[in-house]
Amino acid sequence: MTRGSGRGGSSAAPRSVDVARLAGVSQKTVSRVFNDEQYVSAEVRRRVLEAAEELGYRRNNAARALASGRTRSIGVVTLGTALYGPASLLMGVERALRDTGYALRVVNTMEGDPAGITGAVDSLLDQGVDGIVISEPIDERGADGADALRVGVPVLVLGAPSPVAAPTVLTAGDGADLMARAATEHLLELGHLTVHHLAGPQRWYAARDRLEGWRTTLAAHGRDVPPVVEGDWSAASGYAAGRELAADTAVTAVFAANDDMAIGLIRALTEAGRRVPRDVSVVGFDDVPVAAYVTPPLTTVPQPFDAVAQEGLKRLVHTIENPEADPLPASDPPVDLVVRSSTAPPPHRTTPGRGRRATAPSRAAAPAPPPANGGHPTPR
Amino acid sequence: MTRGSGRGGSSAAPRSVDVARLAGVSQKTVSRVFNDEQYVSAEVRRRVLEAAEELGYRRNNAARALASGRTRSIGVVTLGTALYGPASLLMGVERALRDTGYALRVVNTMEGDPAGITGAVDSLLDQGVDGIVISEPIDERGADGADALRVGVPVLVLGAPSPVAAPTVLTAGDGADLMARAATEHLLELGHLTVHHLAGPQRWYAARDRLEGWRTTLAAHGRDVPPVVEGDWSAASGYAAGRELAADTAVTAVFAANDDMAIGLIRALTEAGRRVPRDVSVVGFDDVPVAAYVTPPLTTVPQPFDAVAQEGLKRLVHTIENPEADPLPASDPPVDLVVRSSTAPPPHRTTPGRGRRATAPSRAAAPAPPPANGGHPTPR
DNA sequence: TTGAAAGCGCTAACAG
DNA sequence: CTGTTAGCGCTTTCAA
Repeated sequence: MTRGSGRGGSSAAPRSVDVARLAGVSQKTVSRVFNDEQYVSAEVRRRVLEAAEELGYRRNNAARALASGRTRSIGVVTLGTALYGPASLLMGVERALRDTGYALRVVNTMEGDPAGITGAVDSLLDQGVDGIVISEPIDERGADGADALRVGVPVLVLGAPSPVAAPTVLTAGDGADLMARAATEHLLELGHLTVHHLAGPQRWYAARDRLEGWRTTLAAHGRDVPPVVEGDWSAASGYAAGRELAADTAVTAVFAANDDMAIGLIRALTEAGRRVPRDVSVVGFDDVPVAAYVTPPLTTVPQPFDAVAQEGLKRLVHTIENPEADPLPASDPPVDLVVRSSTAPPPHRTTPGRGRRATAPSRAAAPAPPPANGGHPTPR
Repeated sequence: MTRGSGRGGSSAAPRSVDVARLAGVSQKTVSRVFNDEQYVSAEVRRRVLEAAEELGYRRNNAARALASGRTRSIGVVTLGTALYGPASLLMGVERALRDTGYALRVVNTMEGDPAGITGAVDSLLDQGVDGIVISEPIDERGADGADALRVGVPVLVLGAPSPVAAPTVLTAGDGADLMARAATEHLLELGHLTVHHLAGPQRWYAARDRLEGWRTTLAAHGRDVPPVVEGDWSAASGYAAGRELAADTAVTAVFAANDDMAIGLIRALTEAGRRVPRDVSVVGFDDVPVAAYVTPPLTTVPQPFDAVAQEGLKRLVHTIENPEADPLPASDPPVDLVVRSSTAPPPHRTTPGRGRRATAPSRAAAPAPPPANGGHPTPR
């Protein structure tokens, strides 16, 4: 296997020895230059770089990984969906990664996939990665049971507790309960006696967190906790839930676990003759790009995807590169709420129902809704 | 560097020799088993697999890549955005790839990034990939000029001509003009004299294709080609465009280059007192998940992301594995149109404008709009 | 059907 | 500051 088919052809990719020969130095020196090691004279460095340039040299990563034991890549496990949340998180991860010098490998885990997260992580391990990011995992068999997959590299889990066992497990982006609290409190402050919840699929931690935040907020204010309606994140499921909720005139405020469901919900309410926000207020979650432009513009809780990804990856990379050191501490992501036009004080009660403004909040008037483009500065 | 720190510790990952030893065969035989080569007796295969299982052996990919010269991974260049189109395409690529045995590496190219596509492709080349997918590239300096980057691996470009030079360049998903034609013709068939176009940013090929499809369709029907309004894909830009178009009462039909802009457009029209679809019909593009649930439910052109990705990757992998063979031929993606409630025949003209039903279509009545969930079967 | 030997191109110690 | 010497763990000849 004498490379290059005999004749001194220039077909194959140049190697560091070739560069070394041309520059008149040893191969190791070329390696030094490309690794930005010290102890290389400026003159030699220049010669090497020049030779490399001339030859069109580029380091062979496989060889590098083999020799060093580090692949310099990080794997991400995502749901195979273009849903705004997961997709935004993935983009956030990529963005955060590009400054770290690590490459990104991506594997999806489709819901209902027999192999699931475990299979996805396993395939990443097969490929060879120095760290793994698991984005928004959902429950599956053995998720936190005894047969949790054991992983030899640090793991960062976004928006959930870890479904795998690893030497170091970091988590980030698990502040959904606080955001749900903000949404719920906004509605209570408008004067609603209680708030209904259109939950996401409860196999998702993100959905459970939001539900939990809603529930505890109501409890903390001494309000009724109405039965939960569960959707599947889709506008279709929000629409279906909306038909149910529209029938119950006691419903004056709904917190939906994401914007898509909120949009479907609003459509169903509107079709049923219940006006939003006059009869029913709706708060969404995510702040999808169209949220400010649907009818009515949606009050919602923006998620700090980029911040979460950035912080999480910083900590993951730190752990990869300093295995012995203490992991960097997590910081709480900011909680935000964008008030638009889908929320308002409740209608005057014509029936003398059980409602008196028990612990009614002082600030019952709706904050002035921003113009339709509220929260979304028009680019260009 | 005698691995394993002296004592026969079991710390390091097992290698194929370890498996070979345990199974009582040569290392090469282990390699044969794991590569599914022929000429291994069933008995030996079983022993090897057992030994591997016991040791928890997994092949080292770096070594494999180094020895074979193939990385078994494919790189994708995407825009760093969670926009429905690009995100869906990325997921489609992942899905298509998982059956091929190739791993997926992802690099983003942010708009305005100085390095741009060229930089992204370059970083992929650095990482080592057997093929590259460029998803929805946008114009940039040197895009098709002389200084186009030369790439040594096959390239698949989705939804555009290639911005790089490579031994084999495949394209897929470039049928946007036909889809734009379907949208435009739908409006003409409803009886509109002409159709306005709310275009995407013209640096995107996808946007140009749609515009081209719209323009040629109008031309083919001998209609006026009104001036184009250009947006940036966002609902915000659609809203801004809508305020302009609302002022012109001659506008009775608009084809928006994506759903988000259509949604913003509809909001602006509605606010200006122009009802959709009674006064103005609007057609979107993409069929985003909420399209069926906005007000009014949006008539739009669904994009066949999965089909495009699947077909494109099949061809790319074919080329990677059969460099000498002819590339597989491309097939046209299906053209679809989902009619909902944002389109209707034009209002009766009260002013005797220049319009006579010149080549008026026979089928002027709107097809009965489907129920609100039209086009989107409710999951669960 | 199996095995032995020789690298793939680089990084990691250790000398100079 | 620079070079030498060994491998990293696999696939690829080639031989048995």
